[in-house]
Amino acid sequence: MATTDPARPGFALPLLLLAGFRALVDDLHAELARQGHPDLRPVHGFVLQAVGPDGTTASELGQRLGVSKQAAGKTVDRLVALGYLERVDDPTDARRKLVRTTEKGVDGLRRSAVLLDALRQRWAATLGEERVAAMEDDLRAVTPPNFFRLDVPGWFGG
Amino acid sequence: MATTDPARPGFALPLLLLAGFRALVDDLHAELARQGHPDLRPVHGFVLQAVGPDGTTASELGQRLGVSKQAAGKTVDRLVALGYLERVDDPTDARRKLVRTTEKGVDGLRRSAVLLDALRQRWAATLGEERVAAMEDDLRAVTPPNFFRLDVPGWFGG
DNA sequence: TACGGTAGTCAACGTGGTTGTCGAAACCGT
DNA sequence: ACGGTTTCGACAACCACGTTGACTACCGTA
Repeated sequence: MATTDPARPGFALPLLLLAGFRALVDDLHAELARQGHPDLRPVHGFVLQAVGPDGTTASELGQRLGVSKQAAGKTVDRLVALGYLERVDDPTDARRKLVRTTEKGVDGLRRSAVLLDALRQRWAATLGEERVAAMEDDLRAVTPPNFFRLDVPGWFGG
Repeated sequence: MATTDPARPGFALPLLLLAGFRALVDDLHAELARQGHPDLRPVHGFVLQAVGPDGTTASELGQRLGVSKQAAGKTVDRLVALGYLERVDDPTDARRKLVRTTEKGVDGLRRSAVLLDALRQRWAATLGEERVAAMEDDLRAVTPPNFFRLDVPGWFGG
């Protein structure tokens, strides 16, 4: 997919979608790094978002993200080490260890929301709000809902 | 980014772009697996495409893909083991080892082109050709050209 | 000819994923 | 109340993909 050969129009579309995603996420994380979150990676955003305000367990997190509980557990370990998540014992079940977002994690999520809104506005300023909305509508129409919970193995590594 | 909370519109756009990319690439590789290429991964498509018809070296490949020459070399190793690439000595320079696409690699690329065209047509059947074209135009307008050659560290692993 | 730059490789390591195994705790039917 | 099954978290081994740093072999040139 290195070129967008006009003779092969199929190659262009996935590349452009990936380019769009990366453009947004790269800008987001560059600004996040400036605002005190240099260690936050794209993957971490998905995880923090999936933990949710009430906390969850590593197993449940794995199910939500479509990865094994072990993989989820290791990612939680890293985010705990970085100070974005914390583990607490579940008083009602000695097996479970609740994973909760720390204040730092909430700050990262809050800043991400603000920055992504701003990035969307930047696109709207270039393309027009109705074109961005149309793109979102069209993508919703051709993609399965909750796509990232599908466990398609081998996505990146594994 | 686990939810598309209407109160946070910024979260939706990157998620939808990624969902679109994944929808296309997942379908592509599912069909590629059925057509005799079960070991081909999304990453491999980029590499095969970047090698090009005339072959190249690991260092140059790394530059094109925005990764180190060592990383490029290791990925070439795996694709050689799978039979998609081959290394030949450069007769004009004993340091260089040319990386070339094998017949199997060309077959994978050819099938990918056909399948991606079909996938694009499927989108056009749902959305209308002009909407797909508009999406491509809009994405071209907001993404930097040759985005994947930018070396942004830490994208997935590293 | 001696030297600087380049190509490829090896080693060590980090991140994100997999499967398999295991003990402790909880749940449930008898 | 107890014994079997399930579930959770942890550990180990492994793979894919990326990074730096160091090293050898070779090329081109002053």
